[in-house]
Amino acid sequence: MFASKGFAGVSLRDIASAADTKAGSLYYHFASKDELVEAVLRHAIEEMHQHVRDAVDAAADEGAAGRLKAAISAHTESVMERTDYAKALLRISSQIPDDVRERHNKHARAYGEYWGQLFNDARDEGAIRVDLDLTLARLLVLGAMNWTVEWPASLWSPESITSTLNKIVFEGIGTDDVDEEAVRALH
Amino acid sequence: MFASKGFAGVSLRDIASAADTKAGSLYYHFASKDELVEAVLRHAIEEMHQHVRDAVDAAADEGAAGRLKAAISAHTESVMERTDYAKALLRISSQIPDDVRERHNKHARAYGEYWGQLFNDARDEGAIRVDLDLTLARLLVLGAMNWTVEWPASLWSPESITSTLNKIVFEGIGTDDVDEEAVRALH
DNA sequence: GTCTATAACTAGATAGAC
DNA sequence: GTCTATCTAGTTATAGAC
Repeated sequence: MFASKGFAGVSLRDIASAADTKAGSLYYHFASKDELVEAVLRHAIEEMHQHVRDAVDAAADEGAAGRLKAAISAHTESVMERTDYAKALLRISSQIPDDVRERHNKHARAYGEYWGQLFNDARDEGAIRVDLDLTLARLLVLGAMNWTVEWPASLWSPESITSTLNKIVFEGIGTDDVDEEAVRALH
Repeated sequence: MFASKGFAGVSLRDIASAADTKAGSLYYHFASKDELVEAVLRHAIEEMHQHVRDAVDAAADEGAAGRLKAAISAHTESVMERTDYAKALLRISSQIPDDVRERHNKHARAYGEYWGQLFNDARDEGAIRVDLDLTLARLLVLGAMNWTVEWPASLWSPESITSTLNKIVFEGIGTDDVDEEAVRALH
């Protein structure tokens, strides 16, 4: 509900009703709407982080570039279909009260640093070109994935999306002129 | 205000106050909050479209790939620093009332089709590899740009961002193994 | 733990003076 | 065109019964 109507656009009555209870009852579990949304965002980031970490661990023996690709697939899955928590996180984290957002950002930083490590490892392995600002590259790639939350009901499977994204991220959309010349030269 | 607090999070009193007027006075100009936000979104999309079109026209003689790069730079500028309208558009267009969003989407489709044309032209020119779903590629690239609206006050200049993004989009972040083998083979 | 009732306030919108 | 005043309905949050 937060994802589709925004933080202020959802009332505690709406939430209570969806949970088959009454607004007053929510106050037994949460002291305020702010605390409720904070719990939602915290759950979202932990769930995403865990899903990505699992995918990365499963690709442990594929090298740093392989692990990064696995992370990209897992994060995209989280955003697109795994859970409404991820969608809410991405859509409302910029429009919640300042103090909630500050606490959330603190909590979310660990996830960002985890991604930083994935990119660093891949570069140290020699899989990423060295003429890029790696932080900027990371933010842009994460942005491409995060924005899928704004897509209408998707026409594509998560697999086709992640495979296309991984191709673009690692190889680009361009026809590699140098490569084609080299290939021609070889024949 | 819509960008930072969401559609429902901003009251007409807030808006009126920022415009040095009173809430009641807004009703002389707009019949409802819905109509007001619809005007904001319409202005935003037209402004963006115009800015990108200007940049593309200025790059008219650079080939389709050059025009696409110019569009990427211009769109990113629009999102990051040109105007609050663009930020509002990107942040709230998914959380406005259904009928407003439907009318807005209709209006926004022209901009999406303009981007489709840019990508098609670049591929027809031979600048984009043919093994990609071009619509998907377009949405992912636009997503990377759009998500910059969620970045905190940027540590990077728009120029460094667009240059990095254009590099990633066209060439990828990967070290091109095939290329290096080919180059070695040539020597 | 959940309920009803309600307090205290704010929302969008309207009416009518100027 | 803008103002003040106000209506109606909805908001978060609390109090107290069960």
